Amino acid sequence: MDIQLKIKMNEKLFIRDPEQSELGKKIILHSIQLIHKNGFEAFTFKKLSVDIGTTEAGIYRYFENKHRLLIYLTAWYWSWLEYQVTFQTNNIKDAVLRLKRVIKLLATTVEDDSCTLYVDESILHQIIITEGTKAYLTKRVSEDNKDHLFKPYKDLCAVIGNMILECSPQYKYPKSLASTIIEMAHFQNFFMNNLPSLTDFGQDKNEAEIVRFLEDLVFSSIKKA
Amino acid sequence: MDIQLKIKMNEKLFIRDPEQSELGKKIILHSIQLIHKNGFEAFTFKKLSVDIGTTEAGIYRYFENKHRLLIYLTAWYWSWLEYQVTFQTNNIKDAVLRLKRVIKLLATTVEDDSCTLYVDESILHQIIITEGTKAYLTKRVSEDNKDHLFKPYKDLCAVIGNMILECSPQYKYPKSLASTIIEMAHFQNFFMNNLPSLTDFGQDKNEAEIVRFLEDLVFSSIKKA
DNA sequence: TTTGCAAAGATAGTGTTACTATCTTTTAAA
DNA sequence: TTTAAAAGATAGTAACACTATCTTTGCAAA
Repeated sequence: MDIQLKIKMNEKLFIRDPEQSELGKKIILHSIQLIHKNGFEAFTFKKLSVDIGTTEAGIYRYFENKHRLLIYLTAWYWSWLEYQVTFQTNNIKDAVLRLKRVIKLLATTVEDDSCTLYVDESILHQIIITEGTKAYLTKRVSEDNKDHLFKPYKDLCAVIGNMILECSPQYKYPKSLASTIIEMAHFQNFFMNNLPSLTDFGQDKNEAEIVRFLEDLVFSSIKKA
Repeated sequence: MDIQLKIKMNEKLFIRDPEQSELGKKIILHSIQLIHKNGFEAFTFKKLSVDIGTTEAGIYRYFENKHRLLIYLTAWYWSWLEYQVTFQTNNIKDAVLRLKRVIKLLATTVEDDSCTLYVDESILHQIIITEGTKAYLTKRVSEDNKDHLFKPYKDLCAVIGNMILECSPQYKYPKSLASTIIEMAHFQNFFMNNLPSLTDFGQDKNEAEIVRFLEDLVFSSIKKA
C-alpha cells in the first residue's frame, strides 16, 4: 500500500505553494535540515539557496521571509500531529487510555513518516522543540493569528482539550492543561538535554520519564477531588 | 528608609559592568523600553544608541551583542525574582501557603520595585514573558550554560523545587514541576492575551485565573495519592 | 598644577542580511 | 507551435552586526 499524506496548508503561509513544485519541495526539505543544523537565528535564505542550488530570489518567490517559513513548518507539524493523534487514538475506546496515547505521541521522538516524502518528521520534531515557540512569540502574533496562521496549533489544543473533558467533564481548565502538556512535552525535553538541572530526568535522559511526569500531572489534575 | 537593591551579576554576561556607570545604566533602562516597544527581533544596538544619545560602538563596549544583553536582562530578572520569593515567603511558616505565595508572585503582574533605580520590573516582566525563552532556546545553550549564564534561572527553579518537596517530600518530579509552573505562568499569560483559545481565561483575561489554574495543577499533583 | 589614564564620543569601514527589481532562459501545457 | 508561468542570473539597496581608530573629556594621583 502506497499512501501519500498531503496536508492542506493555509494559503497565507506562502506566496507560491511549495508542495506544487520540485523547487518548493526542495525548499521544505533543505530548510528543515539547515534550521536543524545551525538553528533558526543563523538560518538565511541565502544559505538555503546555496544549499539547494538555486538563488535567493527563487526562495522569495515561495516565502515572504524566513519567519513565515518557520510558521509554515510549525503549522505543518501541528497539522501532521493532529492527524497522528486522530489516527492513533481511533480505535481506543477508553478515554484515559486515549489521553495516555496522546501524551506519548507528544513527548516521544517521532519516527520519520514515509507517507510524507519531503518532510523528515523526526528532524522537524527537534526543530519544533527548539524553535517552535518563536513562531508566535513576536510582536506580530495578533496579526498572524487573524490570518489563522496558528490554526493547526489551536486545533490540536482543542482536540486534546476535548479528550481531557471526556476523561473528566467537570475539570475546569481543559484548554490550559492541553496547551501546558503540549508545551511541556517540548520544554522538558529541551531542558533534559540542555539544562538538565531544570528537570528530574538528568540521569538517564529518557523520554519515557517525561511521559510519566506528564501523565502524573494530567491525571492528578483531572481526577475528581 | 532608602534601600537600594544591587544584584551581583555574572561577569561573563557583559564586557563592562553596566551598573558601574551612567552610560551602562542608561543601556539597561533604554534597552528594556525598546525591547518592550518593538520586540527583541526588531531591537538593534544602532536604535538603542540613538535612543540613548550615544554611539553604537559605545554599546558594544558593554555588551558583546544583543543576545548577551537579553541573557543579562533575563538573568537579572530571575535573580530579582528569587530575592522576591525569598523575601516575601520569609515569615510564612506553612509550606502550602508559602508555595501559594510563590505561584502568585510568578503569575501576577509585578509592580515596579523602587529599590532598583534603573530597572522597571513591570516592563521587564512583560519582556520576559515574550522574549525570556529566547535567551536559552539557541544552538549556543550548552556553551552559555557552561559559563553559568542561566544560573539565576536554575537557582530559582531549585528554590521552588525545594518548596514543593517541603509540601510533599515523596513527590517525584519537583524540579520539572517547578520549571513547568515558571514557564506556564508566562505562557498562559501570553496565550491569554494573544491566543486566548489556548486557555480557559479568554473571557475576563484575569491573572487571578492563571493563579488558580497553577495552584490546582500543583496541589493536585503533589498531594498524596 | 600637571600628568596620565580610562571612559566616552566621533567617524569610518567591512561583510552579511534582508530584501526588490529586472532580464533571460527553460519547461510544460494549450 | 505558441505562450505563459516558473526558474535562473544578475544587480542593487538599506539596514544590521560588528571592528577599528582617533579625539575629547573628566578625574584622580603625583
